[in-house]
Amino acid sequence: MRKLKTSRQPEILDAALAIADERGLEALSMRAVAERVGVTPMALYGYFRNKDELLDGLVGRLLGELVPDDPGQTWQERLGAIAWAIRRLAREHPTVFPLLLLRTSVTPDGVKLVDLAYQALLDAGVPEADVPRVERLMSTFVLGFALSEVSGRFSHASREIRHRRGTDMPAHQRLAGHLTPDDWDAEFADDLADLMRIIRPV
Amino acid sequence: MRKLKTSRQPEILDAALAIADERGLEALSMRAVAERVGVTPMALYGYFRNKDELLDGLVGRLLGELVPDDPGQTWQERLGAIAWAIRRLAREHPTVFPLLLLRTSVTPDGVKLVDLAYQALLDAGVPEADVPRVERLMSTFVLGFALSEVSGRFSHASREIRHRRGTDMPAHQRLAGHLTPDDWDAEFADDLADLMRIIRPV
DNA sequence: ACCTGAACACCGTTCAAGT
DNA sequence: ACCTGAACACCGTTCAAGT
Repeated sequence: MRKLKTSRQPEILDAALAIADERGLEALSMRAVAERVGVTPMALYGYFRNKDELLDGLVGRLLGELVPDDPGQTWQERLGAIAWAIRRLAREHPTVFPLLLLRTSVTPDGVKLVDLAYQALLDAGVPEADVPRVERLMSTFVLGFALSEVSGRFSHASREIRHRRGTDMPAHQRLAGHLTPDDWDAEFADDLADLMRIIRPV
Repeated sequence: MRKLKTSRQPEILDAALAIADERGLEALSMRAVAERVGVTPMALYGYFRNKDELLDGLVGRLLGELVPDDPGQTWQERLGAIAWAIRRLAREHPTVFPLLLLRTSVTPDGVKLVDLAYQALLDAGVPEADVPRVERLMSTFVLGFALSEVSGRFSHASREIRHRRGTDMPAHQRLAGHLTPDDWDAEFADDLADLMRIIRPV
């Protein structure tokens, strides 16, 4: 297990992120990154053991863009800040964002974020034994929502359904007037409000 | 846009699913599927326009394994049945499961599932205007939870954290005794119970 | 310490052809 | 109607070598 150089790691990750943002995750090849950095593909292997580790590095880079931590705010405001920051990240880097849920990389900034969430839940009065579970509940929803949005799971579905009404979907028919939201900001806010009521019933 | 043959589509999708289950999503290549079906790679292109469409077909196949619909149950039981069925699917096909969140394919069985969820929410007394949003909230959480579980986001994180205690994660330190769950069945059940209280406060 | 070149074993897909 | 063979433009990665 050789030792890795670190000197140009940030530069390489920047190049990788730029490629993914501009041309999609599929275009993110070792060869493309190398070309952008101005180096031979093999030179990258001095900085990352393989492509998987480069992707882990990318996840770390993304999480570094978050981390608000504005103490002096209420616990609701702090939890909300994390949630909206994650969603913003998804919209800024839609093609890389799925890696946050797919790859299991534990980065310092990620841990820091979880710690802030723990603290907010403690301040909210959630019993210590429940805090980690509730944090996972919240983060799972937030990550899932952001992913659904950028992957098109939400919008694509509701668009598609309008075409094939009828047949055997009685509930869809009854809800015909309510199937077209398209204000995801408002929906996300409503969802967060509902979830806050799990944490502490108002 | 040529017309596709359908005759051997199910056979091809079975082969694809078997490969992914046995050797992972990365091993799922057109060439591997072709070999398993006993045919040249190019023969597949008579049944699916490209690999993406084959993956969409796979998503449809997975959703076909679900669809409980046991009327005569309470709305809680019906919603729970869907949630647990999705989670079971994730554990049976861990490497393909992420496609459900990543790919935006709208299949008949998927729509059917959503319709059942809508009906349960209506029966629960959720106002018509809120039903689609609450369904998205629930499905987002359930898919996200199942994905986090099979991708290792949950277990990996909690395992990792035990090593690097100390430093600057005060909340982690305070929660030291509660950071090791590992009974995900129980956690999923607790989460669903909390979410049901969003739908209808008891 | 850092990088290169050539090579290996793979990919998805097109095109023209065969029965 | 269904399938094949050869080819193209890609991949990630190893190995030996060069400064």
